[in-house]
Amino acid sequence: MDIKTLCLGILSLGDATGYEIKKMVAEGSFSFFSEASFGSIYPALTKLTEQGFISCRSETQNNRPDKKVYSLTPKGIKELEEALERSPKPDKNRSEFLAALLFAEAISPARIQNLIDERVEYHARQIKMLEDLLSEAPNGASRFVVEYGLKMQQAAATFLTEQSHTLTKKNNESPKEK
Amino acid sequence: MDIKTLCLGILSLGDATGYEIKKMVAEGSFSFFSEASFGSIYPALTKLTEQGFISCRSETQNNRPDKKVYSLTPKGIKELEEALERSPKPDKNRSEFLAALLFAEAISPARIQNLIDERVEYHARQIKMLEDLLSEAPNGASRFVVEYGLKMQQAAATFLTEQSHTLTKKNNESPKEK
DNA sequence: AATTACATGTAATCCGTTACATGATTGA
DNA sequence: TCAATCATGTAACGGATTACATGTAATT
Repeated sequence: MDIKTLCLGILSLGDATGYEIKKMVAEGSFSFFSEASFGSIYPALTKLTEQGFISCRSETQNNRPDKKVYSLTPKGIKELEEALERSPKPDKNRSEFLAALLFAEAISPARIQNLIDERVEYHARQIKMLEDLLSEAPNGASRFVVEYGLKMQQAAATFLTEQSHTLTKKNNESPKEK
Repeated sequence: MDIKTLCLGILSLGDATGYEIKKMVAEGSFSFFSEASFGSIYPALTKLTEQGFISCRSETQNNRPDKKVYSLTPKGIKELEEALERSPKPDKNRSEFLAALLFAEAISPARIQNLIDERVEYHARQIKMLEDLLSEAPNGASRFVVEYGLKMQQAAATFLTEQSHTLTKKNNESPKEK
């Protein structure tokens, strides 16, 4: 899914400005599986407007740039529906943390434990954020997705907490060199 | 973690060619949290060689391009250790599937169920692949990472199987318009 | 007969981030 | 007073993919 479809989808949840879209992607229910910067969102909105998929109304503000509120057009709704008919591409999960663990033999056990502890805390923060989102957005789809995210974060935290010892204990019990 | 560090890490697990590194990243224990193409791997190996972090010996083959086997140098080992001291950047998880679910109101219930069914099958394939990896690579770090991946895939599949009905049932029980 | 696996490498291209440009308001 | 929030937009830059280029051998 390219950034344009993402914008269409977000606008299907309600009218929004570029700034608000950025916020949703950076902090909201989207934050754990997508990302986008102003440098990609604003041009995308411009192009979508040119293509007639969204419309734009300006709201004048005192001492601020005009707020540009975008809405899906019927053409845009159709475009979104067509995009959602196509099979989603497989996930892209990039994790420096997991990569680092794989190279554990090049790291001291203390550093490994440190890495895992930081990671467990990171999951705790994510869980807190998702729980907050859950209480705010209690309707169907977003609730489902947030609960999905919660399960994932909890599963990761549980695994790391329960299994970290298998990595930090000296794994010299496999005398396999030749 | 940039691609160069990834190569250093992979070479810390044993000597390899560019072709083999690509295979590990595309099919092996790395496949569910990293990705890289020939177009990025080969230039990275060239640069790492120039920088003295890895060395290269050519193995002549009959009717094939010379196989270039790379090995970490002491300097490269140090470089890798330093890189692993730095905190890993937060994960990047991109999921078109989850994005599509969030826009569920623009999709028919049948299509949603179809999407979820395909996804559950996808997880089943991933689980099978990881289980195969588990039996092949029974040593410390990679075992840990593969088991981590298994837990994640299983948690996702379980959630989707158990909870899909909350998405596909008509969610008209929230009469919230205005 | 055709596709996949083996094996390396470069160039064009895409996509997106980061940094820049501008500037008021609010909270710490 | 300094940072963060609100608000939009462009240009430079970076990183990686895709396609191209080449060719054999094994498998289906």
